[in-house]
Amino acid sequence: MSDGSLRQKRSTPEVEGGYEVGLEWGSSLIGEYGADRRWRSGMKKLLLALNEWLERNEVGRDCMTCNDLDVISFISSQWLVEVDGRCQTSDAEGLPLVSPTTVDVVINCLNACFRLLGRDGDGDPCQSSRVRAFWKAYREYLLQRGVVEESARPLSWEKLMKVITYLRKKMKVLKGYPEAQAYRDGGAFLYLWESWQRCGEGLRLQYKEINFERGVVQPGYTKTDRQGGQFTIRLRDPHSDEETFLGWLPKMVESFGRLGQDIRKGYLFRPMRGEGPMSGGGFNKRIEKWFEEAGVCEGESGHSFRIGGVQAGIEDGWSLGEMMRQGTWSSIRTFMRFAFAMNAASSRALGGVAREGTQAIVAGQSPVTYNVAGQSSGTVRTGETVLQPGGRWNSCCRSKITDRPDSASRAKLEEIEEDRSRQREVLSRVSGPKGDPTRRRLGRSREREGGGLEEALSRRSVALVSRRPSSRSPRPSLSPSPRSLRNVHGTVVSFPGGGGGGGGGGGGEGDVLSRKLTQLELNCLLAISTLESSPSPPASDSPPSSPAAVDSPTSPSAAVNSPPCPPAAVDSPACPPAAPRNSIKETIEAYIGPSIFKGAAEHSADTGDSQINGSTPSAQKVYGRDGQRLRFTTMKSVGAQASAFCFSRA
DNA sequence: AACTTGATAGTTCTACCGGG
DNA sequence: CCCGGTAGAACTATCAAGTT
Repeated sequence: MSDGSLRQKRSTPEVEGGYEVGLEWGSSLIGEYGADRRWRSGMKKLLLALNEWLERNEVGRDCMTCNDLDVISFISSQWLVEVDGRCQTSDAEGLPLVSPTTVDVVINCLNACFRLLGRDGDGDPCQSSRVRAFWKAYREYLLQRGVVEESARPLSWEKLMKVITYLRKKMKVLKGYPEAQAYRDGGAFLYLWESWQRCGEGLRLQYKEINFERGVVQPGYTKTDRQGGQFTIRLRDPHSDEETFLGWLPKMVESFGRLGQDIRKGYLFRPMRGEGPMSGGGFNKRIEKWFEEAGVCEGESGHSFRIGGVQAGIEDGWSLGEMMRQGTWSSIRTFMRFAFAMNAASSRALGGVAREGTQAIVAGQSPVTYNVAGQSSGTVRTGETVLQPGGRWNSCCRSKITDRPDSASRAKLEEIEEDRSRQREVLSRVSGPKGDPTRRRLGRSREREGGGLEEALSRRSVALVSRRPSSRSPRPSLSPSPRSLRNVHGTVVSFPGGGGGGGGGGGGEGDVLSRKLTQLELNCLLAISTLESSPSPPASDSPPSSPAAVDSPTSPSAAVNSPPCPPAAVDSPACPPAAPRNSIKETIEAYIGPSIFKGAAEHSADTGDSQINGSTPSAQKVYGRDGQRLRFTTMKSVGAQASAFCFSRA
């Protein structure tokens, strides 16, 4: 805090010099910190690929003059084909497809390229409604081909207890590092289950963040609270008869202490080598190891704990505010989407039925409109939960591309899968899970995905019904189930039914958020009570799909049979006048320098790598706020030069 | 005001690789 | 062979702007 009387001149002025210096510094700043810092090798390669494609097809335009139809044609006939072999998504027949998200990313990437080239606003072909329409059409096209969104597999308390019991048994014979690892893994399992934290955030837990007296954790950083301190995560009472994280922790500290490591300093869940927190990838492997050894592995991942925890919370009648606080959600909309399947894609997959109506049909209940604290309103089913925490776009029978049979029919595939599934089941029962982890993983994904769209939809609804019968109303948070004792940590936050005001949360939480959440709870309860008083629709046991959706994966619709590429694109009359070929490359080279293009072309040819956002060999390693290593793909010089180019053009 | 769409920073998951 | 790190692909969450 300065007293203001002695304002010294700073020793490091940002800019000192003439116009050129100012321009250079400004452009380098944009290159490094600006929104366009994504100008990286991927973008560069994409732009070059577009330019090269335009040239090869003798379109008569380049990336400075091309139009939206050129872009659509390029994506359809060049880019989609090129990335096809690497994509992880496949359709109902097992054929590889590029996910809608990836197409979205490439359009946005081209968009950024055009901006950097000075083609802002109307001059940017990617801003065209035709390009946006193309993306939407592509998404629909994939849905028609049986590509649906895949969610992470939710974990159940029972399964977690099987693993923890197994770990307890195992630790009696383990010594040294393996013992500490087992304690660490079990501790992480219990913590993630109780805290509902995102995997990456939960694994960064530090001992000092735990308030043992109050039985809470105050994370210093979450995705939705970058400053920290806004959320208070409750942990279960260690005096409970059941396994709890706080009950587990002392032994975990002891086991690391025997190895000479004090985990009360730094990260609790740390790899055996290195100082940082355990990585998500590493943790997933630990999950696979222990869950398989315990004989309960069904493809769980780090995200499964969060989903399973929330599911249990919903079942146990947690209030909306409690759940949002615990899961560190700051947006009601996002939480609703997560917890109540407010997912546009899933409703579209049902075949054009209006979203709200569709969701109601799936749940077998009438839709209810919620209105929360002045925020956007939406339509949600209550009394039923379908967890849909986003997920990957995938077919119902995704498989490794190299393993895909070329002409096997869908029925045959399903038959084979069924056999394999049976074999796996028998094998894991008799001899325990052995064999190649990749194959096992593949097997699990196949098990997960099963048949077609219809099956996926029915699976979703079956799972939902099995968790909570549609007739069952949500448990009021004032009367938690006995089971809730292991999920609701400490006191259930109750709030006065009609009294408004007060209620809620810990005193340490932000006032604004607290008020917001209390208001949310009130409004949500109101909505729920409205639903409970309204009669259930007769369609409660109707199948969760429309005829269109059932037939879509194999139906010979136009979308399925015709590639999403407008053949007339290249010669469209809407095209602007042709520019002299190669001029753009020369122009760019004049500003940015030929070396960039040279490098990009070589790299592209060598590796065939076309990633847009990924890091490059030039990626720099820097350390983030809590010492964790972040990956910054700055491409500093390129960004600066590109910006300089834009500035120069202006 | 309610709702939709676009942009983008950040996260998760998987394949692959190298060290012990 | 196990463990953990890295890179890349895909996905999530959020905000702001635009549309109804």
